Amino acid sequence: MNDLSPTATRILDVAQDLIQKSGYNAISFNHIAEGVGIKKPSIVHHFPNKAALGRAVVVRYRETFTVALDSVQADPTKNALDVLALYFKPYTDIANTREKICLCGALAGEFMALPEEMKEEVASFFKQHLQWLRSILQAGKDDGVLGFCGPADAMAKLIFDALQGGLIVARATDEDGHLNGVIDELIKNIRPA
Amino acid sequence: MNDLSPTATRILDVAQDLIQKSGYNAISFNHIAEGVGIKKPSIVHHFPNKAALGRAVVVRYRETFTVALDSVQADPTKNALDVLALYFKPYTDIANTREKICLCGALAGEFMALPEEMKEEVASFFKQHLQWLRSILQAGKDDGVLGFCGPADAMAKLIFDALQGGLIVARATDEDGHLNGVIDELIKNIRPA
DNA sequence: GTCTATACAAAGATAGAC
DNA sequence: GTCTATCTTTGTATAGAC
Repeated sequence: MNDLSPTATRILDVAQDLIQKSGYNAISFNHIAEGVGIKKPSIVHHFPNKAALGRAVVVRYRETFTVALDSVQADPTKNALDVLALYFKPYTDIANTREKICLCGALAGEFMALPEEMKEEVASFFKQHLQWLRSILQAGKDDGVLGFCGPADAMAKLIFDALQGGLIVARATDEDGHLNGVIDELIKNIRPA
Repeated sequence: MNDLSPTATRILDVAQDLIQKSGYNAISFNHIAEGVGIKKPSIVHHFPNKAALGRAVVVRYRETFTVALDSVQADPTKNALDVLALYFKPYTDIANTREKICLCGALAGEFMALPEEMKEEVASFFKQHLQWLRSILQAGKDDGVLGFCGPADAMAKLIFDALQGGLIVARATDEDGHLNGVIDELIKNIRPA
């Protein structure tokens, strides 16, 4: 899945950066080309149209997380709280940029104006993360490391939605430490009583 | 603040509906004009440009909530849990449309691509709701109706971000009852132990 | 207050030279 | 693989008639 030319990779890099900042509909081939340092038609040589490029960005983003989630989950030396701390890290990294949010959070904000092939990828990203969180939470509850109330599924939704919403609200309000406050509060609510 | 002509009001109605579905950058005067049943240049007669129209939509949205929040908070017959239940109602209503999210949630997703005057209004909306929630939560904790852990400010952020994120994730995944599950989980975590 | 007509820029996309 | 040139559509905005 990594059979991408160096230029194609840089196009995806720039496109992802711009989408995380401004969304999909606000950006154009020209903006991306300028960031890469090439001209508009050169992009079409690597990706046939804007929707295909947009989809490729999400596919790569999703795969990066898939690998990371799997490897973290498979580590037997880490308990559920350790695993969750690792999961939160990319979110705080994004929040620290002050200009970006989650790629899929940005796209989901303009969901009804996305090409069909992008909608599917964004939805898959969300479902994948929700399922992964549910699995981690359930395991943590089973062995007593976690002690939240209610089913793991509901807490997974609360955590994931709070992270996505947290990034969006934090960027707009530009309040220092907003997301960290949310994460701390989440951790307080999943610890055993 | 309600000195708007009937046509101007309908323009705001249609524009708000479209933004909640598709965002600000995905829509145009043509889309709005079509929804209202007038021609493109007629919109400019009511709002000088797109940014002014966008700002007017957010200002009106914000004012509607301001009135509602104040009246709910001022009702002495309702305790903090009742007040929060009323606060959640508009969110579940939006989720039930299956196509919309919070107006300001949609705009915040493309925040860096918004005109400056819209950024300010969106930020104010978020800060206003966060402050209101903090106030309600603190009052509920003080008189024992609520029993969450940590400061009211952190729980206010968690609740608000989860609602905003919940709308976004619910629409993209199209899962029935997603937001209700999040709200139930929130309520479980703010009740006294 | 709404319209037709138009100006002007930017968008996505294609053709073909190098 | 990248470019210039071009096509077509759509976007915001303006001018001026009704």
